[in-house]
Amino acid sequence: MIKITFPDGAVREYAEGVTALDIAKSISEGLARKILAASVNGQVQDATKPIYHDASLKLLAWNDEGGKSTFWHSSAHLMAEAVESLFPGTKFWVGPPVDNGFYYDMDLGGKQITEDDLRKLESKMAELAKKNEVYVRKEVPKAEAVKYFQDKGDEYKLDLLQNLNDGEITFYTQGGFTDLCRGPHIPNTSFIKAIKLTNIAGAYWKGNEKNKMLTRIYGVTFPSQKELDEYLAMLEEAKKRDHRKLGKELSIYTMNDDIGAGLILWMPNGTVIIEELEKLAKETEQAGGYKRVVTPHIAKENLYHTSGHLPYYADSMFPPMEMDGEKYYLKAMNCPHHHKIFDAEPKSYRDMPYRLAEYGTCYRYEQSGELFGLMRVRCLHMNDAHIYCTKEQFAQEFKAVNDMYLKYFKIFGIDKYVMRLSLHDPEKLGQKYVNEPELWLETEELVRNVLKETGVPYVEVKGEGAFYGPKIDVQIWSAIGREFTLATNQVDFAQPRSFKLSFTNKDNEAETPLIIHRAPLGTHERFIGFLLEHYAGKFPVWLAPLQVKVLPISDKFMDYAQTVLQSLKNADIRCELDDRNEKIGKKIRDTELAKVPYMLVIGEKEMNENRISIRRQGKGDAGSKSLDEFIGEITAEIKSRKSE
RNA sequence: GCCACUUUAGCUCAGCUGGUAGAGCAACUGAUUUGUAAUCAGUAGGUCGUUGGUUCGAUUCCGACAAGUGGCUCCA
Repeated sequence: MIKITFPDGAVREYAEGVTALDIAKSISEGLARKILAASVNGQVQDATKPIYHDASLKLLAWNDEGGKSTFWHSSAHLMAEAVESLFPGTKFWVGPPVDNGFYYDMDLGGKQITEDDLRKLESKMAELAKKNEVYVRKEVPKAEAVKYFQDKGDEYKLDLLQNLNDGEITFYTQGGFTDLCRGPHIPNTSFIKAIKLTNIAGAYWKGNEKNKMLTRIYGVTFPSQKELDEYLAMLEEAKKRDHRKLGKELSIYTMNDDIGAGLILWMPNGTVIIEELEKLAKETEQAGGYKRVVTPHIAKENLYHTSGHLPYYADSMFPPMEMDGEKYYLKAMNCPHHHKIFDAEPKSYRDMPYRLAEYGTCYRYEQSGELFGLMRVRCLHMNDAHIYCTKEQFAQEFKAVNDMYLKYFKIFGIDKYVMRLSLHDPEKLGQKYVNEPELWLETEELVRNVLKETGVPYVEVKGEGAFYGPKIDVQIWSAIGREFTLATNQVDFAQPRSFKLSFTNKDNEAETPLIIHRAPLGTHERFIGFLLEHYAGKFPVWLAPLQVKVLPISDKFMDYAQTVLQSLKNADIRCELDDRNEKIGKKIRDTELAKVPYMLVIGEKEMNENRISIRRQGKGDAGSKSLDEFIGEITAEIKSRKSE
């Protein structure tokens, strides 16, 4: 007999070789029907795998960590089985579970797969799932495994086998499909009740763009149709929030073939938001001791050799323009320009920290396939600043920048983000990262300490640093789930040297400063894209392109409406009058859809009593007030930059 | 950049297997003068992304290019 310890601390005895599924059955049949996998001594494994020694056990169902991923992993195998039956001869690479489902990469031997094929595959999967096929695990010696895939002519699985040794190799078979797989898997296919294959995509073999492109099919499955329906409804909701859809509906921005891909045309509504954001940034930076500067959009080639950008990032800069035998580049970053301002006059320790800020326009030649609405563009306006400081000042300055982020995030009510400490990858020193191993470690530790002091949770990721130093990135997710860096706070120990920047210290010696690059509000493009989705288009009053719409009941009250409008204008409120010959219901509907925060309804009653009736977007009738009272309140709301 | 798909009126979308296009909303005009999410009627609006080819004939079939979309790669 062996002792099994349950999560609640209870210990029960079972015969050797008992499976998690047996144990579940011994508790109740109903429980057994929900068990997808088991966590044995913290290791996720098949619920059907025998247990021979005392162990702690957690039975994993759909909502447990490890349950869902096992379910989706098994679903990937089920999909592969369906693909093999409909497209014989397909060779499979890997098919892991992901955040929202699973995929499988495959080589279809030149055949193409269409949307229609996905529907056929779904049917086939459903058919196979109903057969109640059991996932059978088998340990296989390496020689046998190699022979199996050699006979099949499957170079992909043979490649996987290269890195595996005897004792590590297992095959899983369900129905007629056998795959090299570490597992674990769900007990059988009947758990999979609802199937949706979502899209077909290309994916480079092993993620290397020099390799062959495989076909990747993404899918998602659920233990019931209801859950699939809910998931699809959620996707529909997310689409409504998509900044590309809202950006068009609310006339925020547009793009045009004659202008170029990734080049945003900000319409009047979008420009209002830009100007409000800049106002906020300027106030905040003024208070933070920054000085503002303005620099040109282009610079000569040599500047970017000095900065070190050209050898590293030439590919992502627009090609140079030649003039009088000199090459000019559109700037992809503002820092070199700022360094030249720092360097224009001698600096002493008394000038430090020296903080330069600019909403700088940058141009980056992003790959065509990378462009994405406002989130990934080729012309961007960065909330940029560079802080030149001494080593002693660094921690305090870096922390002040972090505090500035948090202050901004509070204003916008941003809470769904991840702070990422982005470090270098020692293997890529000299290629992707300046070759200063000790400086990297030293500054990474400085940044880590700042983060710890701030007490903000963060994750560390190797290989995400800038080429000139480590950084803190604020990661956010777009409505459709794509991850982006919203804001960034970076250390630079490379450029101060390459630009030979220095200040005179107390001992009258030349000393090299450290630089902090920071962009708490990221770029206008990405930030407004994010805000559109964050607010679902319903901007707080201070950001709303149109703050108040005046809605007269009929033409009879147009004169009074005009005086109301004029008073609002005099109070610097962004307002318009709906003077169309429409019924009030129609005017309200259109204004609601345009997501204007306040509507002032004006009719006979209001005119006679010299008042206005207020309707708040999304909330309906909000009673009546005197106009002065309303103006006082909305002005305070705007000034407070309240994010409701 | 790579794989795949898409591109029809200002917007959202119809248009089967080739015979030069249609709806709703928006716009404009008229009637209506209206009380908290769509008043009615009429009018106008499209070289069917661009460009080659096949064909008697191309929005429709094929190619190239551009832009967009889903991924991959990339992302200072």
